Amino acid sequence: MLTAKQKELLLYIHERIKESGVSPSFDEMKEALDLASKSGIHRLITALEERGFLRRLPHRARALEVLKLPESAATAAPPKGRSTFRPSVVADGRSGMGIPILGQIAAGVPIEALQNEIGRIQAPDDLLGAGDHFALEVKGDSMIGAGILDGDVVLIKRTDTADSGDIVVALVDNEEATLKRLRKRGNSIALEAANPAYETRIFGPDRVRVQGKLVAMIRRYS
Amino acid sequence: MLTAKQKELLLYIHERIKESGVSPSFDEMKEALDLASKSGIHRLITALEERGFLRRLPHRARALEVLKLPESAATAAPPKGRSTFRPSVVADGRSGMGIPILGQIAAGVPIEALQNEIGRIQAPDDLLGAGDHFALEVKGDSMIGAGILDGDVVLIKRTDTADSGDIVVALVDNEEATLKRLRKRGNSIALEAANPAYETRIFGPDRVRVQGKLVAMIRRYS
DNA sequence: ATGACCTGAGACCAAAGGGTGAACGATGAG
DNA sequence: CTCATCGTTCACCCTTTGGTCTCAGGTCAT
Repeated sequence: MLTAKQKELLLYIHERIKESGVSPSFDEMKEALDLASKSGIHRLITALEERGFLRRLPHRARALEVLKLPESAATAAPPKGRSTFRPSVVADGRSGMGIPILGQIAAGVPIEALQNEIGRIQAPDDLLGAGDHFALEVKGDSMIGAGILDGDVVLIKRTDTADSGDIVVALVDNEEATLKRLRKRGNSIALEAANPAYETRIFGPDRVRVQGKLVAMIRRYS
Repeated sequence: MLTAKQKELLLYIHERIKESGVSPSFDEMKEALDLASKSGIHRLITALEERGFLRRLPHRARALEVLKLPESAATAAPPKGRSTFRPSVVADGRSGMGIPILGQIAAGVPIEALQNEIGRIQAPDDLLGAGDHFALEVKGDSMIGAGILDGDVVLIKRTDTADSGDIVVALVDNEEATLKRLRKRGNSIALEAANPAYETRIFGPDRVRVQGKLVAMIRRYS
């Protein structure tokens, strides 16, 4: 999934943001990876973004956000809080084992994120109708206008159809899963964020696959 | 995601709001960052808004709201509100019947509303800690800035104490229950909506009684 | 060796970040 | 209405940063 350099850079960025709250500039990354030119950094960043590990605002200084870390964030990186979770214990005969939280979702998160269970949430089954459901933790602020904030957990019903106006998990080009409002525009499909900072993206019908439909949202306050 | 200046300003704004409940004016921010002109502040604010850290109402005085803090709110202020979601281990059975929804709540709802149960919701008990809980349906848009919309169901833990900054159910003059963010201002108590269209109301300590504290929120999509 | 391909080096440029000062406009209280 | 407060915008300036381009050196399979 990642080359050694990409992983190194990603971990460095993550480290810097965690420590200082400020993302590094291209020049700083250049120094950190011991390069003399930032053109390489540029290529690495692009690759990381394409693979869904990073998000950035183009043409903005220090506008990087780490969306997820490589599987083995092994390098001494103290686990991100969530990793302390131990899914094992849950075996009390009752059917209420909760439904799986399959990962984080935002603009730019690849499908792989939907494979690994990162936790479970006990969802009241009166929220769930029939059908298969899963949950995702929302990363980022792209749906802020719809009252869905960073860190919220959304409950998704697995389906491959949705109506215009529904909020869905959509897979674009088999690569990138994203939570957006779906609009049908003639033959095309528009994926619309609830945040003016993000622009609506329009795709041909064959590039977008609906993976599920938002049925509920749960937020917890500390 | 942020530059150093942007972070500095964001933390300052957050600090000010947390302390006084009132967002600083452009001039005050100018002073705080040691600038001679406030147009720089304006640009920083714009950048923070674009990056999703702030929300504001244009042409309104002191109408800023901090939506999220940088990953490292390094300055000794880790409380980071509602941080990464941590699914806790599923406990034993749920208390079967769910918890009661006691009514709707908004500005202007009389206490009586808290007596009649209008429904029940099955709440995942990993959202609930110890203690007595109840639920309310939110009416109105007074907390829209905190991502709480009309029709949402909020889970409240019964308590009569709360910290400044908590979202609470407060009873004013034994008459009117309302869901607001609580601020302690010296001896007085401010109840603050997350919607600049509503103004913050300030009361003497004897006029406000905290009835509970927001612990979670559930929204269902049709 | 040859060419395709990758990566880093270095230079260059356009644009964003940020500071200043002044003028302009909207808001809200009296 | 009038006025003070406060947000908004503009022009001007310099610095920082991101994006791009070309070139030079590797690696690898043919």
